[in-house]
Order: sequence, then structure tokens, then C-alpha cells
Amino acid sequence: MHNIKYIRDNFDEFKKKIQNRNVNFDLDKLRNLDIKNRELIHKKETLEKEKKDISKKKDKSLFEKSKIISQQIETITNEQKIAKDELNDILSNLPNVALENVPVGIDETFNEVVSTHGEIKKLDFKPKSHFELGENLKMLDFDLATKTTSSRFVFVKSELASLERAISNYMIDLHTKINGYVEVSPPLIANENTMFGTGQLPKFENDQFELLLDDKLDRKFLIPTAEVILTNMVKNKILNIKDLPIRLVASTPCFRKEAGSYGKDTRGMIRQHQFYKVELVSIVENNKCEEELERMTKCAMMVLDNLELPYRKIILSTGDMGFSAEKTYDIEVWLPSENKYREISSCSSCGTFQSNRMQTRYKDANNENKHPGTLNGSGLAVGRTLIAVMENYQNKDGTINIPKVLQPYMNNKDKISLN
RNA sequence: GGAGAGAUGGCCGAGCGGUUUAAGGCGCACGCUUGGAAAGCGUGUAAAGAGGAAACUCUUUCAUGGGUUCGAAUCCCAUUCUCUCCGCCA
Repeated sequence: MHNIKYIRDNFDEFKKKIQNRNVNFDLDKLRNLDIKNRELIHKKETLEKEKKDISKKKDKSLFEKSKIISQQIETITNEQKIAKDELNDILSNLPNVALENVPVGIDETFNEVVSTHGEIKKLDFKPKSHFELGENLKMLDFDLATKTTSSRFVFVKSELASLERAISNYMIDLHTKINGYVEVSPPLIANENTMFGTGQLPKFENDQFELLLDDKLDRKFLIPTAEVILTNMVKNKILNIKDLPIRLVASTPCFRKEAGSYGKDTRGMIRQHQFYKVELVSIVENNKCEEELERMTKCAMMVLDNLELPYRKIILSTGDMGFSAEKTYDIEVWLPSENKYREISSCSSCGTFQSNRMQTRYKDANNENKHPGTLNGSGLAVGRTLIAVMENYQNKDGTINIPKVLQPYMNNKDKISLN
């Protein structure tokens, strides 16, 4: 969420930046509501002062007047509340604005490749897709998941299940032991305010799995990413600057409705309603966001370097970034069966956008309260890493070699084959 | 699930309808003291919003939302959360 004071003071510049995000908002309406809101606040405060003075004097002859003032305050308060709600409604739905060095464009075609890494192996046979490989090995079962649950779920079995767990454990170990993140095992359910804090609500309600509970007042949602619950660990807090940066990592299941992606990636486990992801979150001083974004992206790329998987780093354009982001790098891994790169990680700086929503602050050197920067990134998506390992490490006979760094996590086995 | 108690500044904790402008303590910051430290003494220590160039002024906030009253941290109602005991249970 943006600070209304900032919008007020930098109106034209802000308007242009919002337009770059490829959304259409009536910002003049916002400005008028802000003016109206402040006028009403001023009126209200004048009356409140008057009423307070009467109360202090304890003069019975003024009590009737105080009653009348109370009624006036009530009227103005209601009016002000309407203006404030309308104002907040617009603000809550307004996306973050991009940093200056983000390419401007309306969609993903304006994204730019920053760098490419690793060697794409030349295979002397036609590479199979991960779902062909998995089904032949009898270790991926999509039909069974459809039977027990629905489409876009999968059973991972036997050594592929171990491999998935190995990937997750390897990534957690790397980020805790080498990259300085603290491991967290968080709740997988978030309440409405938490979902608001990171920007999933109110705008993206349709993408979320909501739990049907008896208690209708406090809504609960399955987390679509650990970013939600990890970032909100600092909500409503004033942090000590000495505690920054805070770096957190968690491996959790993620739940997404994938509404609006009908017919997209319907085969295989590229796009599922449930998947594991190792998530990185950083809370930093507000002037260190870009520096931290580079660091975080490196931490994610380190996983692919060590797994010896070919990938490239992309910077997203203003039109393709997520709602809360001010700058985003996607990391895309090479998938031989599709003969193209596919997203395996997304690292974003959200600047102070989320900390404004969460009301997180820290005391800076001058003892002033500042909103910290928040960042999140996949380090990496576990399901998609499994896919990438299967496809890139496949042999002609349908067996899959196990990457060196994962072998210690797999009882030192070096190959997965049909039992 | 049953019964009871509670929620007050960063923390502990007083308060029971009108000098609460939230006592007192701890912690923290600065100063005095000291060869240096500790102790001691002194001073200062919440947030959000509005106005203002600034100094500063004003308003709100005692879990949250309503209500009673000229006036609510204090009384009433609802909700949320915490603790104790019992039951159930991984």
C-alpha cells in the first residue's frame, strides 16, 4: 500500500508510474477523497476539542450544548468514515510502482534476459517429458490424484518422493548453512489481515483457497506461498534496527486455485493446486532493497549452479510484475522436453509496499519510525526443480541420474530406475 | 467441549465514573560522578492522524467493535485472544 502523503506530494509522477503498471485507476478521485477526508477530520477535531473542554469544566449549564456537539460529531464521523473507506478501498487495490531501472512495458514480451548460465546438454535421443518419465517409472500418478481429489494434483511415489524431499532438504541446508537464512516451520493457514498484509487480498481473493469454518467473522486461507506467513511475522511491530536484516527460509506446501489458467499446462506437474516451495524472505532497511534483491537472487541461482542445471535470469517489465513488487527477477530453468526455459523462481523486492500494509516499522539512526523493505523469492520451487532434474538428468532408457549434491540425501544412490 | 480468571506504553504493574495530562518499577538513551567500570544521582523515553516552513499545537488510541453518560481504562453487551482446572486427543 502506498503512503497517501507521498501520493499527495508527488501526484503527477505517481500517476505516471501507476500507468506504467498497465492498470487504470481514477487517481483524481483519490486526490479529491483525500482532500475531503482531511477537511472532515479537521472539523471533527475542532468539535472534539470543544466537547472535551466542556467536560473538563463540569459546568452543568453547558451539558445540553455538549449533547448537541456529540450529535454533530457523530454526523461528521460517519461522513468521514465513508470518505476514508472509499479512499482505503482505492489504496488497497493500487499496485506497487516499479523502480526506475525496470523495463517499461505492458506484458511479458517486454521482459529482458539479464544473463544465461550453464550448458544445455546435447542429447542423442528425443527427451521425454517429466510426466512420461514419471509415469513409466510408476512414480508419478496423476490419475490416482484425480480419483482421490481432483485435477491439478499428483501422487509422487517411491524414489521420486525421496528425491523431492532431498531437493527440499538440500535447499534448506544451503540457505541456512551458507546463505545465512533462519529456518522456520510456519502455520500453513493465514487469516484475512495476514493475506491483506502481503497483498493477496482484497484483489486476488479468487486465487486463494478459503477454509469453510463455523466462524464467519475471521476468514482463514491456505497460504499460496510461505511469503505470506513469513513476511507477516513482523506485522504490527516496531523492529530494532540492530535486528535487521532478518532473513528467513521455509519449505512449505503452497495452495493455489489457478483460476483463469484453464487449459494452461494441463499435463504434468508444472501447474498444480498444491506444491512444495522453499521460500526466502528478507526484511531490510528501506534503502537496502536493491542490494538485498541481488543477494537473494544469487542465493536462488546458487541452487541451480550446484544442481548443474542450465538457466537464465530475467527482469520482469512493469506490466508483468506482481501486485506488491517494485522489481522482480525471474529465474527460468531449461526443460529439454519443451525445448525452452520455464520459471522456477521469482525474486521480488516489494520496497515498503507490504510493510505499509502490515504496519511494520523500525527505528532508524535518528530514532524516527520508518517502514522497512520486504523481499521474497523462491529458493526454489521444489516441484519444478524435481521436473527440471528429471528432464535434464534423464537417460535414453528412461532412468534418471541423481545430481551429485543430492546423492548424500538419497543414501548415496546415483540413479533412479524402474524397480 | 465444560468451569473459572484475565487482556493497560518495549516489559512488569497500579487504576474501580471527573487533577489519568495513565502512578510506580524494569529496560533503554543522554548527562553527572569515576583512573576505568559498576553502583548511585539527574534528565528524557508510545503510536497513528490533522495543521504548520519550523518550533510546536490539536485529535485519537488502555485487546476489538457497539452501548450507557455532560464525561469511560473504569459501567453494560458482543467478539477475539491468553491463562488455570477438567474432559478428549496426535
